[in-house]
Amino acid sequence: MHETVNRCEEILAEWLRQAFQAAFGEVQDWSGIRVQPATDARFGDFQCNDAMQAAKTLRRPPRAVAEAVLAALPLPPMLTRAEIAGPGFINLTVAPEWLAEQVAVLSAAPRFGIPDAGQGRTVVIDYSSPNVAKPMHIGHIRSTVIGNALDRLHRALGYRVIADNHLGDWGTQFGLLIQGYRTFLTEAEREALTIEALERVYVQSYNRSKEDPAWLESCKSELVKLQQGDAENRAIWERFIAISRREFDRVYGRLDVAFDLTRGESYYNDMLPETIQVLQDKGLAVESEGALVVNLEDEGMPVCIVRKSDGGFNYAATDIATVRSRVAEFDPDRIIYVTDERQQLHFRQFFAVCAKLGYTTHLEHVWFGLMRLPEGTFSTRQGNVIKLESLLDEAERRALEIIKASNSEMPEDEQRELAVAIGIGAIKYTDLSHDPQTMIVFTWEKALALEGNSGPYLQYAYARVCSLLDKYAEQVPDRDPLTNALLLDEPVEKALALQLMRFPATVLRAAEVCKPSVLADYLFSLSQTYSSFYQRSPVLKADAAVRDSRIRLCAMVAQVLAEGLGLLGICTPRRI
RNA sequence: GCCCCUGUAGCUCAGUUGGAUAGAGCAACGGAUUUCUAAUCCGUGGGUCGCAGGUUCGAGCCCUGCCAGGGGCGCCA
Repeated sequence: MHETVNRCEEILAEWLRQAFQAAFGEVQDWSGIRVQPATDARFGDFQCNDAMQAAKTLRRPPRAVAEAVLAALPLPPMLTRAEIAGPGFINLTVAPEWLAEQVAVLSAAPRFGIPDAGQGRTVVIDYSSPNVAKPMHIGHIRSTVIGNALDRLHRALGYRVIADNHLGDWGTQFGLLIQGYRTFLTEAEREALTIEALERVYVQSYNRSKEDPAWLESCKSELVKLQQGDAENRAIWERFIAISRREFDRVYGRLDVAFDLTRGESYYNDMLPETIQVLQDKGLAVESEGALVVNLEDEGMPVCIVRKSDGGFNYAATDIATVRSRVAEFDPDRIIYVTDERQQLHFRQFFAVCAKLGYTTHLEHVWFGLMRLPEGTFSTRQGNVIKLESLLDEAERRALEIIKASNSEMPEDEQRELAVAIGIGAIKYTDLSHDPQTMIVFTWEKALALEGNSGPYLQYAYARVCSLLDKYAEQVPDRDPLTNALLLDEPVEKALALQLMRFPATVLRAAEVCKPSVLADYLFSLSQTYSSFYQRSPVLKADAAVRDSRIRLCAMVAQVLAEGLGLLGICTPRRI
């Protein structure tokens, strides 16, 4: 166990294990005894529920077990109280001085005690993955923002992360696009090619293909030419990709998202025949209705088609080839895919195929609920898609409006910079604060919330801490608040310290379960406690000893908020 | 028909893997500003945790059945 994770709980549990041992040592070993934060501050700071569990095997009343345990050893100095409540809860109240020591350990540790859980092991995170020749819309925000947070979380935990943007740059749509590009665009439009033009071309070409079989045939033949390496089609295709990537990069820049690799599906194209060959050699892939399939009856799933009856490869083939390639090149411990919920079956199927191939890499599909509009799903045809960039624009615009109103003396360029930090932060936070697996109904109002449980609430809390720290630095120059003595006399102060203690375990858990929302919830709760503390406990106006102690607490809150929001990819301006 | 997910306050959601009187935000109402940033804080009202059984000291959480919504189910990704 890392010494910074659940530090208090571990120390207290160790003491309780000894107490159980002293009371009932002969019966069984007590290494499973656990301590957790109290569910309610009225009960104390920590609690242990295991006496009730033990009562079963000991065949004694739960309260009697708890009493015997507490009677077995004297109360250690770290505790001010240990008492039994209800059916047999053991409630523990810790000494403020002891708690202060413990939180000081985290504060002094790098990144406030985030453990080195990865120890250099590799994890590939496959996220965002937009399709070439289509603008990114609000449906892409979840994969991008959630994936990026998982990226940052794993890096902080000591993993070697390879963030890979698996672009949709290969597939049947390119026949439609190439033929449409030649037919529906003027020369001028082809010169100054935009992604909007490409999207229009695609819709036009797609619609025509449904009514005009000859058109469909010509598109198919362009696709075949592309796949056979025809120079002209290849050049057009590369142009589509270049234009799309320029577009994507602009969005990623605004979102502060960076990838280690951007390998489209096409990257794996040459590996497909060999991949299929391996499946056949191992006797996993068999002919069925002209296609090549892997039977997954034992796994309770329908067959996985790896080669179409026309001889072409599909996405399952690409995905399997991608795993082979990644395993060979990076030897990852874990590969995480972040996509929407509709692909669950596909991932379960191809994970099963990988297992049959003998891959031990832990494959994980992090799926998220589809984003939809209150009036229903959005679609290109209905023309109700919201472009990702318009969402970002609107977020920044609304943030700027509020800044201008409440912070009119701030220089214009600083206002704009702040509007970006707050606007983008608000969008990221609304997404990250929800469990990925919930369906989100998109409304401007919710996505851009600026009060309550929102990104700006956290940023505001941080800015207020910073303001205090700056003023303290003027009052007491040349003193690092983190070296001050920590008192924790007030209940709020103790609550704040207890909450700070939970940061490392929260980060670890958020990464383990691939839910950034775990961290977001924690940070909101911490900010709430801090805001409450801020309101009722004057810092700079207090007596010197109290002032110094409180500012140290503030400094630690600042450490955690900056660190935690950073892990979510949310900016922390020092001034708002 | 089969598989996966969801169902908690008027709305949007948490609920630390089975613990104590189920919590936040928004909305509503009532307060706090000679104040370290009011994008804040304090308080009030608001609940048959979809329904019915079961498991046990104890269930929002686990098991079974049903109801409702979403998604998926052989050559799209």
